[in-house]
Amino acid sequence: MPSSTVENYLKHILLLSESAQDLVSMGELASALAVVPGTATTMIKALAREGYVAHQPRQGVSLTSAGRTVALSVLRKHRLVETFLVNVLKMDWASVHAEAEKLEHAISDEVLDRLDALLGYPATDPHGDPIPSRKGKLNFQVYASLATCALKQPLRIVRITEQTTEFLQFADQNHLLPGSTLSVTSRNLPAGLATIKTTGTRTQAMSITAAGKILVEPLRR
Amino acid sequence: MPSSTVENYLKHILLLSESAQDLVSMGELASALAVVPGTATTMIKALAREGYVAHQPRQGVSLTSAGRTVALSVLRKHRLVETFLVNVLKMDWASVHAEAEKLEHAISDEVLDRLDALLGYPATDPHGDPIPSRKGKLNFQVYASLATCALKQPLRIVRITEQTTEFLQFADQNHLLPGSTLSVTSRNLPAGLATIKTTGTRTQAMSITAAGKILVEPLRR
DNA sequence: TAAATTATTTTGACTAATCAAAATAGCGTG
DNA sequence: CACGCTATTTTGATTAGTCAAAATAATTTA
Ligand SMILES: [Mn+2]
Ligand SMILES: [Mn+2]
Ligand SMILES: [Mn+2]
Ligand SMILES: [Mn+2]
Repeated sequence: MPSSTVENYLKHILLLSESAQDLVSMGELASALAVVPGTATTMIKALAREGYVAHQPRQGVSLTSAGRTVALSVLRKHRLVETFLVNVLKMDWASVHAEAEKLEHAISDEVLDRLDALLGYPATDPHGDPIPSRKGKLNFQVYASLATCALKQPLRIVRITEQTTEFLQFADQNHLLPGSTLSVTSRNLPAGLATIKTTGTRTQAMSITAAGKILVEPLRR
Repeated sequence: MPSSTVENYLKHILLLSESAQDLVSMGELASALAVVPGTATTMIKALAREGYVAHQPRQGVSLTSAGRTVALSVLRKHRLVETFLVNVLKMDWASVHAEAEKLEHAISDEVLDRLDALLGYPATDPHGDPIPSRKGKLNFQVYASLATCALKQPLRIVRITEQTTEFLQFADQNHLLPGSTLSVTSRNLPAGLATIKTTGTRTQAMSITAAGKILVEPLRR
């Protein structure tokens, strides 16, 4: 059985390879895991020997199917645990990430299945992140963000892509949660600003960078 | 923060010093933790240096108050987690011990408090083991067992002192759960046998050793 | 009380995971 | 096409936790 260190490496490779074009660099990986690059190199060579990853020296690393299976299972645990903490224990959605980071390594498949049932088999976690299925299928969908969508269109927030407590608290305080409806009234690229209007007629500004972390879909109906 | 290894050492010292007369021997401790005695000695010397235990070389080890605080907190987590797994997730009471053994090291105080509230602040876990309070008070009560109580008296089971899956399954199948009522009809010490009668008029035999693991109180009312 | 048995401690070695700092490989720029 | 910058890899050390086996202390037995 992989140690929780190994599980963390594999999970972060999976997460980073969603954004990166498949090969994850040692630099990215090391900084995601808060270790020095040399440590990541050493570890990746060990993981390659054990068949979890393929290492292209000096290029980057990618998951094998064995590695992907482990990574998806850990990610599923992470996101179901977050959902449990928010939906059942009513915890602050900004703080559950850190909790799930530990619990994801301690929960058995048996417990997880029962949690899943208790929660009603949710498709996404409280941040809108998709929850991999028990069979390891990850519903990967491309959404526009508040930085890229059309202006003055009614939108619904579907996902917040950023785990830091600070950003999630900001989003919470401004009613920018998955499910909330709003529209982008204007954008000023040179200034790096976007102006949005939530349904309660409140208007506010935020940086384009921040706007890019909030994913939306056009409001149907 | 103590590692989960340290937490396990401290928790097991606490549990063993309930039965043993305060000083826990390296042999007992090592076998409880499934390590060789030399490992326990080495570890205990380190824990003594860090102020968690007092080590009387060649005699045994006991907890300092710092060590006892940690041990009680871990034990509280263990027992509340077991209660959650049985009461909320409806898991088999015989299997939850192994799950809790891992989760006890991954759960934060914040999550624990919310679990406690969700469960209605239980005083004991599914096996009847007392749950230490948030302030670290452990309700230590001395009960008679089926091996020591008076014969032909109506009794209520209050606790099963044995964590192994096999014993718990045996107890479950024979309706010997905390709360069940029964009486001991006879005892044959030379043969090492006790005969008990559960309220459903079922009569059965068990060894005195097994009977000693089932704690009871006289039935009032 | 001397010898034998048993428990504990010590010693030496190993694995997993990490860091600091030196070496190296790939760039891109001049 | 050489030089310099940057990312990566290598090297050498460290820490936590463990085991096997030898050494030692304590206790029991004769
Ligand atoms: Mn983690
Ligand atoms: Mn999430
Ligand atoms: Mn444990
Ligand atoms: Mn228990």
